[in-house]
Amino acid sequence: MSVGLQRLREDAHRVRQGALDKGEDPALVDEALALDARRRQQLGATDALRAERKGLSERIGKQLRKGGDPGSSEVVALRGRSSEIGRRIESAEAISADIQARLDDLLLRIPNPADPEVPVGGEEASVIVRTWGEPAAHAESGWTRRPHWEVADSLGIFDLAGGAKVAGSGFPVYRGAGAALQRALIDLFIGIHTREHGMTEIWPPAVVNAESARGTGQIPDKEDQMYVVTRDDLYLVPTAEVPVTNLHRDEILEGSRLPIRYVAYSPCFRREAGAAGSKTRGILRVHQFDKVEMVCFERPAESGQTLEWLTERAESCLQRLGLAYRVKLMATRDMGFVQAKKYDLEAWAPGVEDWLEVSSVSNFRDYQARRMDIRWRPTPTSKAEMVHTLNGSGLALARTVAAVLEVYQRPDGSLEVPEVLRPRLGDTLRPAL
RNA sequence: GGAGAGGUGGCCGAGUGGUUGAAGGCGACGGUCUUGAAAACCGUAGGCACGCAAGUGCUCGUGAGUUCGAAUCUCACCCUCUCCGCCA
Repeated sequence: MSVGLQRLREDAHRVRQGALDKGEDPALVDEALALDARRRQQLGATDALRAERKGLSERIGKQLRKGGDPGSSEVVALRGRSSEIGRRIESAEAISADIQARLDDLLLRIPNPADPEVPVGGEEASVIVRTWGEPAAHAESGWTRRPHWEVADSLGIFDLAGGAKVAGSGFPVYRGAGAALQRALIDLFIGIHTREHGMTEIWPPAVVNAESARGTGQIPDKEDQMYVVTRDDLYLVPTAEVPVTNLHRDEILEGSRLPIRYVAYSPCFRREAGAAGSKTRGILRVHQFDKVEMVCFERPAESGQTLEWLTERAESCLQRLGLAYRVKLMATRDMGFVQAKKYDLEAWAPGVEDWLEVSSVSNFRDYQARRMDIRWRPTPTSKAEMVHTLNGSGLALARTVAAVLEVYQRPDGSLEVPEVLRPRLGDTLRPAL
């Protein structure tokens, strides 16, 4: 991703402040500006040389077409001068390429400035903007809610040991009603988004090539978080965002096509290198999980309100399941390098007594689009400009399942199936014998 | 995986070394005509970079190379199509 050179020139102050707010180095902005000035100067010099050579070549062409002798002293002289300029062009180009490479590298290290209404600060500065539903109590009269892995155990719907055997730790296996629950949730969410929210369903590949991984910024920023198929130079997708957003890479979209709103299911693969810790129990942090992702391409003027809309679409999934949740507006240092504004949705899990992040909804403004060169044309004759991209989970399954199990468990070890899922799963899941 | 064909502007499609950034058609946009629309006719028009501008450069799948000069020649890679093999 990168902030645009144009914005850098016109609004350097805010980009600098944006870097500062995100805890990044604001000096990079000035370095980039200086390098950009050199680049432009160098470009002018190179272009002049090329123009000169072009003129000479044209003169040679004219001579020869007139029937001139290729060996005549005039032609030979012209050739000599042209060759000489050619050598100067080569060295000028080498300098340009070097400057360009350094500038590109710098640009990648300047973060997307946060929107003005985003609180400045770290985790402590993030604010809960609303909560929905009543967080279920851990202990009620006569019984205490168990963590989801224990609920799953008594229901016989996870086979974590089986997953560890066939793939490795962190690759869960769902069996019986557990498998059916996965399938039901995926279908429920996609149905909500397509039928009620008018999104177009995409069923993407589970691997992407290096260009796509670069497009959404997995390379080079998060390369060690991805599983790589080195033999074929492919990457297992960490989220459907990667293949779906890249669908329009290097395209100019007609204004009449916007907004484009996709919903896509995909398995998600993450190495989670170095993430072992307290919140990794059960299926809270795994190497493979399932997620329904929403991806939008918007007119810049509308992306602000689309972020709110997308967040509400994700919320509707939680509401449908009857899960209590809260919406957190992430502060500048809590939201990441590339987002302009981001909400996290956290569902209450009474067994582990914690809020679980089940969705993350972000507005990238034009930051991602610039990297992928996705533009739009407001009218058929106007100049193309960058689109705004947004995405949000709606929802990530593993943690949603954990919340469902902990909220809907009964003292007798059975599970009350949430009402929306009853047509697919029946009323109750009973403990395995 | 093997053999063959091919990748040119929004689309189709000419173009095999020298004003070709690229004929022609369709589509698009502006206009004439019309009550309105269609048709017809006239006109405009790719993208990117640098520049106040005039303009200059780059761009014919991608990257290297040959040449004074490459859409046109050479090499590698990618993709598409057809046939064969294999296969859920």
